[in-house]
Amino acid sequence: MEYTVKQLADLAGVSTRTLRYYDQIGLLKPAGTTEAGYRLYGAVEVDRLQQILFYREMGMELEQIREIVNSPDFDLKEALLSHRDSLLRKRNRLDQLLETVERSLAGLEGRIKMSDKEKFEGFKKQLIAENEEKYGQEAREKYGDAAVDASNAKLLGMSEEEWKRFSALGEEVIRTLLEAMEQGSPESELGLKVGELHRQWLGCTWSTYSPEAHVGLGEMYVADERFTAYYDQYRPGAAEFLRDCIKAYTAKLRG
Amino acid sequence: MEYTVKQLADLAGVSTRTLRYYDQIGLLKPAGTTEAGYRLYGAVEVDRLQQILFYREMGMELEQIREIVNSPDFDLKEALLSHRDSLLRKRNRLDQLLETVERSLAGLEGRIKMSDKEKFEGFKKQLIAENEEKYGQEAREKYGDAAVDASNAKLLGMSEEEWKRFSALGEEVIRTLLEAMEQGSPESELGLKVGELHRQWLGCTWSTYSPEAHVGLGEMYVADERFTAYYDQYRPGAAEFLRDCIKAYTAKLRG
DNA sequence: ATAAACCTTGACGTTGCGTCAAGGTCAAGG
DNA sequence: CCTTGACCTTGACGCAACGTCAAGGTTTAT
Repeated sequence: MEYTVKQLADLAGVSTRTLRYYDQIGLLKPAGTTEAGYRLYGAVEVDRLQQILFYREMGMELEQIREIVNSPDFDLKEALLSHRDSLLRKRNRLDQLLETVERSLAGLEGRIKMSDKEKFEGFKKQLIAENEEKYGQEAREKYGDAAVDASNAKLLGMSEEEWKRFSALGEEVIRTLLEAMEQGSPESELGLKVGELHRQWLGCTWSTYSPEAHVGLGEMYVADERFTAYYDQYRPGAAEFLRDCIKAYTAKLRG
Repeated sequence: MEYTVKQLADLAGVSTRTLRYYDQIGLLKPAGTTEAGYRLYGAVEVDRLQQILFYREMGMELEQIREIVNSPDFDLKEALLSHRDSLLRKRNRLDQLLETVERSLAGLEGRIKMSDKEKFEGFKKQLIAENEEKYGQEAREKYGDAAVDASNAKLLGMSEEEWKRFSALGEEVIRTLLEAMEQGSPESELGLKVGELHRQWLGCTWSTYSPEAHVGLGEMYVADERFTAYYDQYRPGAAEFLRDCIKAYTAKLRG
């Protein structure tokens, strides 16, 4: 049961270059060679290659694969856990990149569609659909169908002017929030302004306002990781700070 | 407003090497140089660098970034969309890898739990639960409740010793199967051994054995894609080969 | 004047191979 | 016996985006 490079390569579904490379880096050496220097692989090497490819399929680096297959009592579990961590980190990074892309894409869409009546309408509908998909279930449970529908209706009913105001307010909330975080506490002048701006922003889509609902939303910013992630992307702790601003603001409102 | 490499690098938060590299590949050339050959960057270059870094933050390749920043009327939207696609594909791939890792981790956990009495019991129950979920319905239809329950009971009643024998036999079936596939036909010496091993393995959980039921199970390995996928992961065609081994073995049994 | 800080170009290393290039080996066919 | 074609060898470059010396020139501060 001996194989030449090509035979083993075909058997395992890799290229001969790969096998020569594995030989070169000492990951998989042939059992021996012919007089002419041809590599010859045996059953042991076939098994070892299977193992190697198994770990390679999980995206592991060859260096680590070597450590695993070289020592049979290697702590495989820890290696797998650490590898999973590395994969998770990579995916998180990709998620971040995706969000950045989405946002600039949205900005682009926004600017383009703003100047285009029809597409502008479609955009609003899309936003609502996305909102529904993300938060619809929970929001409806928490605030009731009527409130959610009213919010959607208000969004749909927005004119381009109102839409601009809505977006501008949203951006101003963020800007002021960041400024307030740098300069002081949620109870400061700026902190209260954040709360006020946020209320105005809400006013664009909420049909009725109540301090209680406002505070509840603030709590959700901290409790729900999707919201937290959204605000914290601007600065860690931003969601929490915003919640505190809202608390301070509503406390003042109620005297 | 002129900057040397280091000044611009510090300003933008990149390394001087990066700037020299961008110069080298023609992505960002300095406005001019001093007599001594020092690079000098102006306001235009600062802006351009900002742009470059913006797209770089989304994980774009420099080549594509160049295309974008070089022509102001470049179809940015399409570029972003295509980039988003590429990111999504990468993330999907990561998800796949993660699933593979999770699965082998789960397998590992399984083996570890073997050495722990309590968890060992839990594991058996879990296995039964999984079996029930996957095949329970069909198995009960085909073989009757009594047979299935008996099999489950036998599994639950296994001692650690018996369990080890069960697993070891299972592995041996696979090993022998792969060997047989390499060397010959299901009717060969090895092929028959596969059938025999498989019967022994079945004996661990089946209360009674009949060649007919054995063959029926073999057919199911080919007909049911879940079984097929399980065996074919070791090598394409393994499920079919196993079925043929079983056929050959039972044929011999019956004379 | 001299050291510290900064600049230059050049070149190698990183990961996992793909892809020539130049040349040796082996089995089959004319 | 010679050729052809398939296979084998080692060696080396290329890929992406820089990090990291190395060897040497320039500027600035002391």
